[in-house]
Amino acid sequence: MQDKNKNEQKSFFEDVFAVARQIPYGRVSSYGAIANYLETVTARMVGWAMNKSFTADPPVPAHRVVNRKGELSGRHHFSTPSMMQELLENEGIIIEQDKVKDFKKLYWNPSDELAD
DNA sequence: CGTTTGACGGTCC
DNA sequence: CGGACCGCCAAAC
Repeated sequence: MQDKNKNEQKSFFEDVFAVARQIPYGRVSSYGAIANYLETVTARMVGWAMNKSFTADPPVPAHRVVNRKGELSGRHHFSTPSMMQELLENEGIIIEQDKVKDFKKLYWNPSDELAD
């Protein structure tokens, strides 16, 4: 009974959130990777969906999601543009020039980790 | 209902 | 290496 009509649309948003929440601690992923994994959404949809991630419940670690270059492209959407970097550094991720250091090593590909 | 806009990605040059 | 362009597709206007 508590669920009420929380389902709303149950669209690709939930899929994106679900994958994003599966990103392990100290790791980062990219919008395209998630989109590629779902194959039902495009990278733009992922990024756009992240906008709603702040209202999603449970919250989504959007700070762990960066673009394919490892750049903190979405830092401006956080409370503060520096918050995203601090969050990542808080997880042991080094940020250099608004980019993830060793991004290639920290890159978490759902299609590779969640591949059956 | 047509146009614009994206937290993107890949290709082209 | 970087700027330009197209494609995705849904929401906002």
